[in-house]
Amino acid sequence: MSLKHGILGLLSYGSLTGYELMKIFNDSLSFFWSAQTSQIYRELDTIEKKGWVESEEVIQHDKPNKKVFTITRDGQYELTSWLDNHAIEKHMKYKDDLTMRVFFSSKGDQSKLIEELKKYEAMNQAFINGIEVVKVKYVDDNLEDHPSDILYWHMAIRRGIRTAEGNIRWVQDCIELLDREGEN
Amino acid sequence: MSLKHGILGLLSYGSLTGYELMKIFNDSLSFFWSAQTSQIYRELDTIEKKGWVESEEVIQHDKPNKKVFTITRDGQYELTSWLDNHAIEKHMKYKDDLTMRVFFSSKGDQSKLIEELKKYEAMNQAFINGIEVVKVKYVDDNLEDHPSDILYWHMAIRRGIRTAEGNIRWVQDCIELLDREGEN
DNA sequence: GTAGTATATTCTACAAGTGGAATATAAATT
DNA sequence: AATTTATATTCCACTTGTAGAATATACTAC
Repeated sequence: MSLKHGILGLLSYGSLTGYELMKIFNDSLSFFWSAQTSQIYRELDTIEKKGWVESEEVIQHDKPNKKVFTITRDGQYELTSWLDNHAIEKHMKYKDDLTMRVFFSSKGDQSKLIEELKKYEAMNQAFINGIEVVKVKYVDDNLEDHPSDILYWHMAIRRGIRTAEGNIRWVQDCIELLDREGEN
Repeated sequence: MSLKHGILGLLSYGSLTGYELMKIFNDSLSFFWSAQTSQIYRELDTIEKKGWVESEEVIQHDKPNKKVFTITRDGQYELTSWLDNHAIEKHMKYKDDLTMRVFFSSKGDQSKLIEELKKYEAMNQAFINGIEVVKVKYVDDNLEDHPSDILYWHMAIRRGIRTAEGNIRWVQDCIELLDREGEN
């Protein structure tokens, strides 16, 4: 149910087209969510039928025409009730196919696993470095315009960093375990 | 594509019924995967059609009859090729609706968020404590029977711990950020 | 005896997401 | 003039997962 509410969240700052929403998700918010173009348009369709958003066609002359979506009062209500009645328990039954892969790795090639783990570590490090760019883009650029949002944007970015740090520490644990195994 | 390969992974240790697979996922492996009963049976059906497993009906007199699934040579090949050609890049585009929720939290109730974050912290701590039970059950009980698996089971459990630690540190970061905000 | 529990499988409806192709307009580049 | 790029939307086939009900057998506990 999250993409719907992500769309509502973005529209709560102002009206947007499907194309703009797609850009924001895939360019800027991809550190916690991304979506296929087709799915964004599909969800817009669904939430318009639910009455959470309204659309208006805008004729353009320099570009193809577009359909601008605006959040309704019902949509605003839905967004806040999603935010406030979000059962945290749901986040505990998590799925992770990297753990799955590792769990069954005795059936696979150990050297390939090690290679992938090291790549994973590097990618998580790159993510931490890269998220500073997001931080600047979202937080520092909007200090005046969005004073009440900055705090939460910081928290979101922080989560990305702590998760990546955890991933890196885990890879280091794995390398250590593998080395200790190699000694025997 | 992970449940299919999780099933193959379990069947690589020995033949099992859908019911037994369901039990293992939801009782023991739930720290990285769980599934509805209906989905396990559906996936078994799918992979049987693919030729990765074979089934045999077993008549029982003390219990209802059952269908025992056995991994085939094709299934074994599929499992190892899944393990060895697992593009780690896929794990970087992750989705996290808790981050989504936090990102848009200026539209919600801050006190409810704080409450949920503290519950989340406690649940992650409980997870870390609880996973020691899993460790004993899987690792220590199987030291002789599965010497080559122990290492990977350790790594899987370690990932759960590092992730949970990251979550806890993140909550602490959030509380700190919220406190600092409250001072102004 | 009957209610509950464990075992065992099947079914249906739905929601959410992937992946990619198709279509279209208009500006910019070569 | 032709191609590429950016903008903008739609469609289709498919996979994965959620949620819960329905069905059935047989042992156990009251």
